[in-house]
Amino acid sequence: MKFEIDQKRRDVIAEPGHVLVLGGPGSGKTTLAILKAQARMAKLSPGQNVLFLSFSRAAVQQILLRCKDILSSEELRRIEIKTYHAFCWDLLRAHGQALRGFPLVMMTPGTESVMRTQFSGDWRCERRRLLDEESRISFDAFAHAAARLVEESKVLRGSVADLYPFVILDEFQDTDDDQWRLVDALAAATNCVFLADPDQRIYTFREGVRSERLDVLRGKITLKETDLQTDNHRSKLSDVLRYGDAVVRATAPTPACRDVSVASYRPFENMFNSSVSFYVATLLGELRRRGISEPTVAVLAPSNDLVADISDALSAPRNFSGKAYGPVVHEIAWDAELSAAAALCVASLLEQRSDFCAATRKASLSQAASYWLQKKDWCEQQPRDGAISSGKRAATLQSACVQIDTGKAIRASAAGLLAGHATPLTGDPVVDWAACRALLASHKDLQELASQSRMVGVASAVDPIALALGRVWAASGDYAGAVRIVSGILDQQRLIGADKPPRGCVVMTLHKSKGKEFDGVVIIEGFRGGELLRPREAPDFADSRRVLRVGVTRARHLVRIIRPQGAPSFFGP
DNA sequence: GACAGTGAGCTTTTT
DNA sequence: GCTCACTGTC
Repeated sequence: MKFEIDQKRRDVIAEPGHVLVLGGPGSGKTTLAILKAQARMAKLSPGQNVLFLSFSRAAVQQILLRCKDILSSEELRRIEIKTYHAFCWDLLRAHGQALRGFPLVMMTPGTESVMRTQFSGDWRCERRRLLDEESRISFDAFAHAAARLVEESKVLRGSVADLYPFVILDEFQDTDDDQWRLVDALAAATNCVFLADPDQRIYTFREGVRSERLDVLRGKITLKETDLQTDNHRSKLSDVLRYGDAVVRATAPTPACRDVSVASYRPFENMFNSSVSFYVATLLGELRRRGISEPTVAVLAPSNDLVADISDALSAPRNFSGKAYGPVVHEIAWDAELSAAAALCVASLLEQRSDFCAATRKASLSQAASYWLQKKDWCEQQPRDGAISSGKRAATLQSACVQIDTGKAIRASAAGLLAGHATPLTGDPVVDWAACRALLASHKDLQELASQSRMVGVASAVDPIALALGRVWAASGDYAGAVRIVSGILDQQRLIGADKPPRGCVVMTLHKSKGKEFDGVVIIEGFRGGELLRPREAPDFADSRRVLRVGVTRARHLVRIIRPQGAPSFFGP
């Protein structure tokens, strides 16, 4: 594919030193970085590759698609697109062992959560001890440990630079302190392209992410800076991008945009459900009318609670001014950690059948307990309500384990169901998985496990988990080892698994939509806690506008914003 | 452990 | 308006 590029962009490609490219969505900074990489490839020696680092697997997927548009298959082999975590883990696995004599073992966030809730004392100290004495490293420490390796070893720095003389850093405004240290050390020996959009800084609440990151970069590293977001470019922006820009500027007048529309609903009389269904269904129809046969649509909301409500709204047929709409088939982007924990509980139920002994019954109880412990930790980290009741549920299940040991009857009804219910198994993993989930759904204290595990795909026989379980059944006639198998597959997917490219309708939080792209976007505002913008006088008012802009600019074509009646305008003084 | 009644407070979190 | 924490009762 051939690209029309102006002088400014040609200068970026020709620049021999480090470059910082600023620009919003649609400004073409990713494309420019890939073109620069392409030009640079000619000068690479055999064995040397371009490294492209980003934050999420979804972003990696998006960048890969873009590369496939631009690069030949020969060139595609010379560019490695990875998440920071995957890159750091590669370094740690390859060199951590050489330096400390032991291979490092990764501690998944779920494992760390359970350990943290059961450890009294300073967890930071304990984490350091686990790394130093047991070589166990948590996800959160990957960048820190990798940075230390690279900072301390000149040889390693040299060898990484030799492997990747040219590095592209995506979303640089969101790098945290540890990632910055790693990049800072590498930049001394490599040639870097930093891509950033200060208006997409929406993760400022995360530890180590700083609003002054770009200034730190400018102060430490000599680079040539280019802003693609000039006025010249702005006039060519699409309706959607123009609206997004206006949203960020608090006092902008309401822009006239054909492709962005705002509708309101009455937040009572069940109008929420029918409005959601109506606007999502009609947006899908509108996109098809524009000639997109299989449109992708994101339904975005400011909070996870609203996401759940929206999914419910879409799941049943609804009436809107006398006409029927829905149900709308959709997926939900949900918390991977808790889903994984819930899935392990389902797997333990499969396994329980293979051997009706105390050990497997207790395994089911402790898998469920470990779900609640993880949730407790998650709530405490937020901080959020729910930690106390999660902890109580975990304790109830744990005491049921003791009751099994001591031969006493299990008191709690949920625990009794988990530890001793014969679900008939057929040998078809898809059917059996569903049956075990149905068991969980039948008790109100276990329902959450059933709905969380919905997010782990065992919907068809070709899913990796279903395949692996099917093989076990074929070999032994039961699901022995199911927990270990499912857990192994989930760990793998979390680190290197490709995020599925979006298909159809996906419901998620505005934050999660970052780096993704859809034909149409429906943004839904709730009431009582689900507001899109923080109060005007709140310190994070500007942050909430950036979040809204991220959501709006995910759309290639159309945006609908659905707000409760009486919500304050996005625009004006 | 289960249930009922009361009062507070309502974001986001890439791996 | 709904869920969670807390309290008291059986």
